[in-house]
Amino acid sequence: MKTKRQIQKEATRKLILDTAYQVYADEGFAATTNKIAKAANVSHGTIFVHFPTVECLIICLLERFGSEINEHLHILSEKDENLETFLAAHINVLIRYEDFYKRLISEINSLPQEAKYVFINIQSVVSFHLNQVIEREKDKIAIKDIPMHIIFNSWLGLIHYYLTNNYLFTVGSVLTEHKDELILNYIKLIEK
Amino acid sequence: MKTKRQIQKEATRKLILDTAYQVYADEGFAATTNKIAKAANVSHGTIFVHFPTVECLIICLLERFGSEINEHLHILSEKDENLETFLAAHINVLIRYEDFYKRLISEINSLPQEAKYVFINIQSVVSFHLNQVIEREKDKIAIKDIPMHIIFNSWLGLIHYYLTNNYLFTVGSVLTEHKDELILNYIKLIEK
DNA sequence: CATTTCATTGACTCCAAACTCATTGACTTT
DNA sequence: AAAGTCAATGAGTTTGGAGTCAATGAAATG
Repeated sequence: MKTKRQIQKEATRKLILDTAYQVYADEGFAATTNKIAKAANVSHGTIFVHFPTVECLIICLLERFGSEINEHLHILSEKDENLETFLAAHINVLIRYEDFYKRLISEINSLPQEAKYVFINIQSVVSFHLNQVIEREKDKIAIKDIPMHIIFNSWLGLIHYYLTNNYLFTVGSVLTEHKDELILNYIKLIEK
Repeated sequence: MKTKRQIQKEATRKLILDTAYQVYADEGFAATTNKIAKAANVSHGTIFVHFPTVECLIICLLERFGSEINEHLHILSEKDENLETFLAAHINVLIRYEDFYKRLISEINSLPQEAKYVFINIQSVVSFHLNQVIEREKDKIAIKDIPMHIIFNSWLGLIHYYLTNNYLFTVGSVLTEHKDELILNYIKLIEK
């Protein structure tokens, strides 16, 4: 059985991670530990009781984020979705984490190497599932004779372009606003 | 006529800008004024003689970069290129500035607002020229019935995706390596 | 040639962020 | 209930970068 102390400690750790997630989503990964501590209503030193360095905090956060996305997409691939509903589901997952994801793709290159690995994993999972769905749909939709990686990279490229250039298009959630347009036109692009 | 002093001052200013360009290309915009000063073989204070703040230095740098890209593309649009040669020319311009451009698209969201405006301008120019070329080619190539902005955003999305995820694909210049593949498949995508 | 101007210098200040650690007091153990 | 443990605290230390400014000497001026 867990002691009060253990429960408390785990709760604090979770609180710090949850708060860091929100603060980073709002301000980007340049946000300071000070901000996080204040937002979590925890003293500055407490952060370093739970994470030896900020870098560790960030990596831990990304790993947690990766698992969450993983779970969502895994559930998705169980049902036999068609291409359109799969793309919609993918966008819906991203909408759920939109602010954070936006920061992530925008700042991934200034994060530590380990963070990049976590990020590559996330993308691999999506790629794998898209691959499966398209394979399944081949007899229903005629898809152009283009390498799978280009198919995948144009999809993610398009989505990421809209996300990183958010400010060009809208003030709210780009994905919510352009979801249907993106899916529709992307399918048109890859169809024969 | 210019005095020795004026010439010297302008030369130093240019030296700082050129060096900053290289340092930022190598290390990203988080690189310090200290690094730039050392690389330019100039004292730290000199930078602030020419630019009141780092922010000003960066914006000046981007404006210069914008004009250069502008020039390249303008020359391009004079001749009547076809779609394939236009895309190739666009990639060639980007290859010329690849390291810097990569940093730019990757870190644009952490740069000051003014920098974003400069960046939007650069993209608008490319968009405009692509538009023209496609308009001209409409009777030669059958292009899908898709809004122009999606056509444009998929192109830039694809290119930017390859650039920001550089590390996934290659150690050298992604664009040099994937140029032909990207152009070929992109045209396949937008063709009927 | 004497005087003035001014581009350059680099040591200095200021500031903000990451990280430390002695102290506290609630919880656990005996 | 006394002794021991440890999560949390927050003031303090360290580090490093942006920006300042009095001093310097080469160039311009008269």
